[in-house]
Amino acid sequence: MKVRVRYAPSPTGYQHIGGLRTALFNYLYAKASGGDFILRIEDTDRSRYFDGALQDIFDTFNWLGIDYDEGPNKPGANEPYFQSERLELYNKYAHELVDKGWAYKCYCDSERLAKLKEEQEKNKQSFGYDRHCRDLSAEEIAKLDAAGTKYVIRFKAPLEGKTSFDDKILGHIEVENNTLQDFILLKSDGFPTYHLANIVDDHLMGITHVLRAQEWIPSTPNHILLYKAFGWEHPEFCHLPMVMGQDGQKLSKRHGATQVMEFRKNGYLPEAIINFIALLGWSLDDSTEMFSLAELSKVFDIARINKSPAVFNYDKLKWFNGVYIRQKSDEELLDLVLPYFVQRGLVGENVSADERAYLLRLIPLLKERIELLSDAPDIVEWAFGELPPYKAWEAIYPKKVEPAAVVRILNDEYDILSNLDKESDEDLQHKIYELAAKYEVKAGAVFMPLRIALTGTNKSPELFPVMHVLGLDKVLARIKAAIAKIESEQS
RNA sequence: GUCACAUUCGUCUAUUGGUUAGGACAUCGGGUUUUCAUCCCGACAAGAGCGGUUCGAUUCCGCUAUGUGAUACCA
Repeated sequence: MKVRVRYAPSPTGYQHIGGLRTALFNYLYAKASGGDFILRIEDTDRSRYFDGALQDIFDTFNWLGIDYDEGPNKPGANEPYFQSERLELYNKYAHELVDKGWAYKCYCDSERLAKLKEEQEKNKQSFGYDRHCRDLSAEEIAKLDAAGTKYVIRFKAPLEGKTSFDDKILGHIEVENNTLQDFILLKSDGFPTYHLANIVDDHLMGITHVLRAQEWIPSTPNHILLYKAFGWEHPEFCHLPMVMGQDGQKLSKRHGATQVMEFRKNGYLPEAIINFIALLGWSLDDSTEMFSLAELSKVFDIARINKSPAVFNYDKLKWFNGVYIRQKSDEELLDLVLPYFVQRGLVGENVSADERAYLLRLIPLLKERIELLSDAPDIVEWAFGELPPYKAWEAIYPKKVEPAAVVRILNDEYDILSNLDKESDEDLQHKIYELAAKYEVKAGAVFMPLRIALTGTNKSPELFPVMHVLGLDKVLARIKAAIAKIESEQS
């Protein structure tokens, strides 16, 4: 049978890491098994819905390159893919269950329910609906309906026996039916709850495997019972391990960025996110760890998903990001990094051909030095405009060398550079090395002052490429400025 | 409280009865005769505890502990 899986987000918030992991695993399983991946929007909670959330789902998928076979904006046999457009369906099925005796109308209002819960808490009883309306007589029901009393439809959970299922990841899971609730299927506003809508749609859409987070385990017996009540076969269940923060708590905002598009803004590459998330609870073997989405789509296997929760480790994500950045061509990386230069005000919105060519020359200098795309401007800030204020002498290394000697060295370097005659970088480098011998200092003592003069910092890309980018005029001017600076700092 | 699930280096994981328990990130040290970074090499570091089963348990079973999740007219 052809595999059919789905990701069914509810547009009540921005896509976060946990949701993405679920989406990814579903997508990968579909692709690896030659099946279909369906996107279904579970917008049954009207109070929490907002438009931005829906757009964010699409943006997230687009950015990461996750595509669906059926879903919004993609005509398919199972339209529509918004649950808010399938309301009559759920209504019909809910009442069908009432007629068959698997469910009942409950007329309890929220006031009574609140009071009930309060009492249960006070008496340290286990919580839950007390099944007040479960055995109402036909007359009572007729009376309440005639009065137009609002009601919800609740499932009639069996009072005894056990319900079990075999999870593809966790194995056999079993619960006593007397621990189950008479959960709500249809809310008083006519909208279905997750439990009803999810089961109806999964069945109607021919879903064969449900991959979802482990937080759903407790409601799975309810779902099994629902399938039974409808006389439908239930899909396979695969409960994915949870994603936690560094402290072992469920990943949330206080752990840092958790919204997917936030990662994009912060300079992460989709390749890194995909690769990292794929390895949260899944592995191919004991050594392979670099995977593209396409590769994952071939080798992904449910059997290799593990059971225990995984901590989201920003350090490793960053490492992946750096690796993928270094795999980019200069042109590609320039396009990726450009927005951050614009944001910093280093270039304008409309980049001229000359500006672009200039930026392109900077890429090799920063490529090996950045972990996040957003780090780029910091590395090559010296290449734009005037140098920011810096303390020349304090930054000079090694400190043992006298200021007067540093000035002499810089003057010599100025002379060497102003008398250039088509020397190669190697020749030039050799000449500067000779200064170290001349003044009996270490190589660092001749290179570091130059580095600071040109970039204003003691941590910079390689010196010679920096000089090429800057051009001779600027190089000479900056050396002169540094000499003046040291002299004034010393006096 | 009740119910469920989980438990290998700090973190992600491999090992599905017999291994010096392997790899990666992070950390630390070294190298690449100028910084930072890249790259390379090396070091550190793990089977929650207690009982079984077995010739032999990280691996199977039980208990305990700890952690997490669920317990909504949210998903």
